[in-house]
Amino acid sequence: MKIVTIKDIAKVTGFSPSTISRVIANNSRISEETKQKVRAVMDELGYHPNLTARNLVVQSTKTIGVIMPSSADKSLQNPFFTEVLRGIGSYFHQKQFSMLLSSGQTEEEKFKEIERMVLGKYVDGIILLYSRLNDSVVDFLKEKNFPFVMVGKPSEYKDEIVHVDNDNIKAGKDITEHLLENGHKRISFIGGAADLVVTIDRQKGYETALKEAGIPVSEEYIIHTEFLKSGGREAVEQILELKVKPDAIVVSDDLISVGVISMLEEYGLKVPEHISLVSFNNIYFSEIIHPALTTVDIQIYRLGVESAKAIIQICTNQVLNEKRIIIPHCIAYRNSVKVIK
Amino acid sequence: MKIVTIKDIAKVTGFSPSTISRVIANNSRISEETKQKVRAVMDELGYHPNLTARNLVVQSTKTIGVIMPSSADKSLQNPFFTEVLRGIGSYFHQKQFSMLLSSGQTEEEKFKEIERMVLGKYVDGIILLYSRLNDSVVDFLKEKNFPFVMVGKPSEYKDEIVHVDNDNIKAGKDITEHLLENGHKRISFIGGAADLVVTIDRQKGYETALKEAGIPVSEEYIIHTEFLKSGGREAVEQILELKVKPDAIVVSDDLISVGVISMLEEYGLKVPEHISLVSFNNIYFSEIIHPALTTVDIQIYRLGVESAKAIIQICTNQVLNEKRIIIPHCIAYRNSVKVIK
DNA sequence: CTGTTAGCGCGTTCAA
DNA sequence: TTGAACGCGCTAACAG
Repeated sequence: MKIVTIKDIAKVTGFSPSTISRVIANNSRISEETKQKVRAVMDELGYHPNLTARNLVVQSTKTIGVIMPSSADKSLQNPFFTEVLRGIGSYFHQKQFSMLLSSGQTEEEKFKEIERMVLGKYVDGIILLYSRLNDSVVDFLKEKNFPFVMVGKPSEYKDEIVHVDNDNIKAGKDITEHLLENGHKRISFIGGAADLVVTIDRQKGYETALKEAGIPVSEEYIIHTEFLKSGGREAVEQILELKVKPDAIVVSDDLISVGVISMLEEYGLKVPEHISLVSFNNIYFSEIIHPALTTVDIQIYRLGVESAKAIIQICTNQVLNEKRIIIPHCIAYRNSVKVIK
Repeated sequence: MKIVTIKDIAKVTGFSPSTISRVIANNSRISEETKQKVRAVMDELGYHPNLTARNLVVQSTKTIGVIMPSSADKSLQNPFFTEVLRGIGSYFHQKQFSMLLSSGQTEEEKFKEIERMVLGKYVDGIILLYSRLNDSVVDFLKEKNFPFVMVGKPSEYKDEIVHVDNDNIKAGKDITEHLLENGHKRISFIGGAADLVVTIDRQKGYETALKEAGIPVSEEYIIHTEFLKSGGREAVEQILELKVKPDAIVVSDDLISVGVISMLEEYGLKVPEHISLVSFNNIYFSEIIHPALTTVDIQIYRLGVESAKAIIQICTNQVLNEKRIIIPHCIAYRNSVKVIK
């Protein structure tokens, strides 16, 4: 299959390559007549611009690297990611941008890969889909002064790094207060990985709500677990060993909730009859499992859209009003909370 | 930030650009001594090869377009996708390949995008993460003779299209037989989108198992639904309206199972006490929900790895022994099946 | 409105 | 073992 280039079109039409190029760009200084002619020949010969060649000369790829947690991380299974990806994709598509997905299994592999993308100028910008404590990737990007935005709150340099986030502290407070308002007094917190900023913030909100309600925050009531089944088990077992058992739990992520609920059931505790439970994210699952989860809807899709919008703005040198873009949350009230009067 | 190119290194070291290029390629005809020198200067100046420039000259990008269902499709929420992506990524990483993710919301957008990737020579190959009936994308790729592999079984041209698949007919048969062996006689089938080849195959297996057991296949017992909640509801309602209610259900996808189980519970039917249920995929969830699902483990991760391996083989002109690559399945026995003696 | 010229940064002949 | 020259396919100055 012969490759059709701009030159071929030039030859056939009798115009110069630059004219052809202008037709492609739909340059206004080209007469409609020539445009017609040129386009006809393009169709005929099946011409299509070579993106790589164009990228080389314009020094831009219109491609953004989208970085997920390293794939060894269990949290990758979280439907959260496909949902942000959907959001990002929808905006990218309309702006004709592409997403290059990271694939590293370990932190180190991921780092190498990002280095390759960035230093090799294979992407114009980066979207980080998570925020961790002491992330070398962030340091690297900052040092290189490379355009990037983060979904979630940076652990450092909050007013230098553009990020799209929920007010997770507020969200944690809101959902805990919902429990309080429904008469719950002994509220436990089960969080995911403790080095995730999002976990920290939600926990902070939980603590704030308790304090404001005059309820002391007890260390025993706060548990950290992984996304693994055994983790869910341990968390539940820890709770069951408490002298005074909680009447409600705030879980930092819907996915963990699923495990926790099923563990509780195994120990004969039903949600919400015996114990109430709320969590965060409002992934598709939280609505279809039994009981349907009362959870904070953080609008994952919008997080994706806005981060896409932000990175494209940065890459196209538009002004960005704010470093911190907050997506509002709301509570999806469902059936995992019992009303204690 | 000044861009460091091969020429800069050439200037500083006193060698010619072509020598530098050879050092990068680690060409054996360059003396170790010069290599050392050149590399030292590269480090010093912070040189990194420009991937776009390289891609242009070698006429290859070492990136593969990975195509998901259009993002309007609810099935995208299925953790299946992140899991294949993990598999693909792990192999790509080790071969230094990149993944370009599709983002189209509608079928048409997706088609346009693929056209752009392919015609614009922005990718060396394509992996299709689904298989539908009458897919124009497949026709396009076939017609252009563009390298691609499919995860799942093609609806047409089975022995022309390279694809990585499970033996879903066998899987459907196996899991149905498991039900049969446990004493179930009235077995219903709930399938996802009816134009997905995978649904069709699993149903075929279900029917085969029934026939071989001498049980007539009843149209009433076969229901198709979407991934939506309402769909799950309708499916369950249809089942409950049956004069003779089934004692077990084969569901074509774990994600649908979740909805079905929760609907059943809403109607007072517990799994497996009142009705047994089995399904397919063995996503992370199926293990942590209650009851833990007895499901066909199709090894999603491996599907990803093998499809990655295949597309890279094709793109690097290696010989591929088989068009059809089958990933073996096995049954993960858990707690959603009751034994009727 | 259109053509000429010059690169973008790199790999690869061919010659030395 | 190294260098000069060319070209990948395209855009963008500068001319006219």
